[in-house]
Amino acid sequence: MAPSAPTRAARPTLARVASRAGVSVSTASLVFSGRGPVSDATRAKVLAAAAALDYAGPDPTARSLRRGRTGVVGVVTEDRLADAFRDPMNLALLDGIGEGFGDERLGLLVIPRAVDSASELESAPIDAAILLGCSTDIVRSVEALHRRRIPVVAIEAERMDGVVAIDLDNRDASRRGAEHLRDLGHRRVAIVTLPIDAGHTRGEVSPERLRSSTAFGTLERLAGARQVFPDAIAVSTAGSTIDEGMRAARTLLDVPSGARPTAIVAQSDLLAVGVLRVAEELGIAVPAELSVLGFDGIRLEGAIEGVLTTLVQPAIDKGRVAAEAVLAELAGDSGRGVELRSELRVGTTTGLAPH
Amino acid sequence: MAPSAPTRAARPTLARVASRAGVSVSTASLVFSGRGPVSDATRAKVLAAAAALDYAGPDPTARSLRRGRTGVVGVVTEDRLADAFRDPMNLALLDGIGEGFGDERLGLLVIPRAVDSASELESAPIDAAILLGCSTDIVRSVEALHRRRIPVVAIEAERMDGVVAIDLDNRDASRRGAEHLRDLGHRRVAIVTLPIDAGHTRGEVSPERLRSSTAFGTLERLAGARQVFPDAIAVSTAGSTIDEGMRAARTLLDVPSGARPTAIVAQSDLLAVGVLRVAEELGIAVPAELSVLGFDGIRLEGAIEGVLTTLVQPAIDKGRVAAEAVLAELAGDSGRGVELRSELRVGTTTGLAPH
DNA sequence: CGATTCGATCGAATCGTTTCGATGGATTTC
DNA sequence: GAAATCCATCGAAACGATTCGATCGAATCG
Repeated sequence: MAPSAPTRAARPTLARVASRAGVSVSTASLVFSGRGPVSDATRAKVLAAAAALDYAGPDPTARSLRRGRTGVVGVVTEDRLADAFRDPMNLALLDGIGEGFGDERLGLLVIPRAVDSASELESAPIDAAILLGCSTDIVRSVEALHRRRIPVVAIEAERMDGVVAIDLDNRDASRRGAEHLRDLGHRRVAIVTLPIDAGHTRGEVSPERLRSSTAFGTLERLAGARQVFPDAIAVSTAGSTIDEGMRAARTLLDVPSGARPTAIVAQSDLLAVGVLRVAEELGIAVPAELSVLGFDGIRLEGAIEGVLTTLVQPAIDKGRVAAEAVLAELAGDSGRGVELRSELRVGTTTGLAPH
Repeated sequence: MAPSAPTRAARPTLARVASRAGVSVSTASLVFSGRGPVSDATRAKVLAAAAALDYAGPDPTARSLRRGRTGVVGVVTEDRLADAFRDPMNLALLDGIGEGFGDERLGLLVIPRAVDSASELESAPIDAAILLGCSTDIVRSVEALHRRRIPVVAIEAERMDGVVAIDLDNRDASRRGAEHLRDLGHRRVAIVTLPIDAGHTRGEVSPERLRSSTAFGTLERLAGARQVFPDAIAVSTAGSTIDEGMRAARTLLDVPSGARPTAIVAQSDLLAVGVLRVAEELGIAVPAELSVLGFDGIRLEGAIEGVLTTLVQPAIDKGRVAAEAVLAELAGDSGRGVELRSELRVGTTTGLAPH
C-alpha cells in the first residue's frame, strides 16, 4: 500500500543536496550562507547538486528558527489593511520606511490591529514592529509585543517604557496654527479632530470623553489649539478621510450664520478638504467668510482650489527615522526616540476674519 | 567568568513552562494548540506556569518549521511598496483579498519585485503568493516560486503552468469600449497604454516594441481597441498615474488641431484623468472636441467634472476570488482560475465626434 | 626537517515546536 | 468479573537548517 499521499511535494533539503554532492551538510550550508571558507571546487559541486535537485535554497523557516531572526518587520495598522493604505500619510511613512531600510533585506508584514481579538500580533513571525496608524489604545498591542521580547517603534504615540517613539511637535505646531488664525482676527473657532477613542466615535468632544481618551496625537493637537482658543468646540470624526471631514463640517457649518465659526481647525488635510467641500456646498466663501486650517501637508493637487493653509510635517523623514530606529534595535542599540518638527505653510484658505 | 552576554534576552520556552507545570512538553503543547484532549486541571496548571514565566505562546518560527506552514501569504507588487499602494486598483484588490480570507488568520507580506536582483521572493517565509500589480515580466518570479513549491495566484497575467490566473476580459472589454467610440462617429483615435515592458519605457508603441513586450494585460487591452481601430496610434506610459496620463496626453494633444485625435482610449482611469487635465489646460472641450474613455471604474469623486466613461471592472471581486484561490491551493485543491467581466459605463466624457 | 599555522571540511549539538504511537488507569459493556 | 473502550498524558522522533569546536592535510617558518 502506498503511504497516505504526501500533501506537500517532497521538497529537496540541504541534506539531500549535500549527500548528492558528496559533502557534509555543514559544508553545504556554508556554500549557501557564505559564512565560511569553501573551496571553489566544493562550491561548484554543491551548486551543481542543488541545480540537479532543483533545490531553491535553504528553507526560510528552518533558517529563522536556528538564527533567531525572521527578517520580517511587522507594520501594525489601526484599520483594515486597505483603509490604512488609503491614508496618504501612511503611504508617505511607508516611503520613508523603505528608504530607511535601504538595502537591508527586511520584509514588511502588515498586521491590522484587530480591535477586539488578539490578532496576529501574538503569533506573527517578526523581529520588530512598527506601530503605524495606531493612534488609539496601543497599550495592549505593546504588551503583547513586549511579552514576546519584540522591539517596538511607535509613530506618534505617547511615551511608554520599552517603546521607541517617533514623535511630532503636535501640540506646539497646532498652537502655532491657531495663533495664525488668532492673528487674523478669528475668535469663533471650531476644531475637527481625528478619532479620540478606540471606537472611533463621532460627535462633540465633551470634557468627559476627553478624559477617557487614549489617542495621544489627537489630544496633543487639540490641546495645542485650545492653548489659543480655550473654549473652541471640537467635533471628533471616525478617521482621516474627506467624507469624515464633510460629516463633521455639516454639523458645524449648517447652522444660522450668526452661530457659525469663522475658522475651522482640522486635524488633518483630508478632514480640511472635507470642510472645504461642505463650505462650497453651502455657498460659504473661503477665506472671506470661513478660514480653514489643515494638518499634514500632503499633496492635494486638484482636490481643492488654491493652496491649503496647513502644518507641513516631515512625513517621509518620520518613516525613515522609524526604520532606522528598527535597525538600531535589531543591532542591539536601543534607540531613544525622536521628535520631528512641523512648519506652518500659509496658503489661500485662511484670511482675515469677517467684519 | 560570566559567559558572553546572551544577546537575546532568554525567552521562556514551552519546555520550561512544561517543567514548571510538572507536565510533559507534549501536553503543554496540546494546551496551546488546542489539538488534543487536556483535562481542565492540567490546562490550568500549564496556563498558570506560562503566566508566571511571562511566556507569550509558542514561538512562531518553531511552529512554522514543524507544521510546514507559516500562515503568511506573499503579495508581490511591481513597484516600490508605497507606489503600489497608491494605485486605487491595488487597494480595491487588497479589500477583496481581506474579504476573501475571511477569518482565516493569514498575514500579508508585501514583497516588491526587484526588477534587477533576486529579491525576497527567493527566501520569504510564505505559504503562497499573490502576484498583484505585476504586469510585466513575471516569468522569473514565477520560476523562483515554483522552485520553492509555493503556489502562485496571479492577477491578470498570461496563462502559465502552475499559476492560477484571475483574469479580466481585457480584450473584449476594450473592444466594447472602442465600439462605443466608433458608434459615436470617431475615426481618429489614440491610445494611452499602461507600461508595456519591464523598464516602463514611455513613448510611441512601435510594432517592434509590441513584439518584445511581456505585459499581458496591457497587450490584451491594446489588441481589443485595435480590433476596432487597427491603425490607432498608441503611447505607452510608465505607470497608472495622473501624471503619466498628462505626459502622454501632451504628446497627443499639443499638436495642430487637424492632427489631433477626436478620442483617446486610456488603459486606466487615472491615465484618463491625466488626459482630461491636459485637455482642460489646452482648452479642448470634452466631449465636444475630444472624447475620453477610461478603464477600471474606480471612484473619482471630485477629481473630474462629470462622470468618466469607462469600463468598470469588479476589482473587489477580483481580490476576493484571488484570496479564495489561495485558500483552495493551501487546502490542496488546485484552482483553475477565473475570468471576470467588465461593464461599459457611459458617462459624460464621451460624445459624438466633431463635424 | 620538525614545529607551526592555516584553510577546508566534518560531526554533533541545537533552535522550539508538533505529532505519532504507546501507556496506563478509569469507565463501560456483556 | 473479564474484555473492550476511552481519556489524559507522555517519550521520542521529526521539521531543516546553522554553528561550534575538532580534525586533517598542506603550506609556511625557522
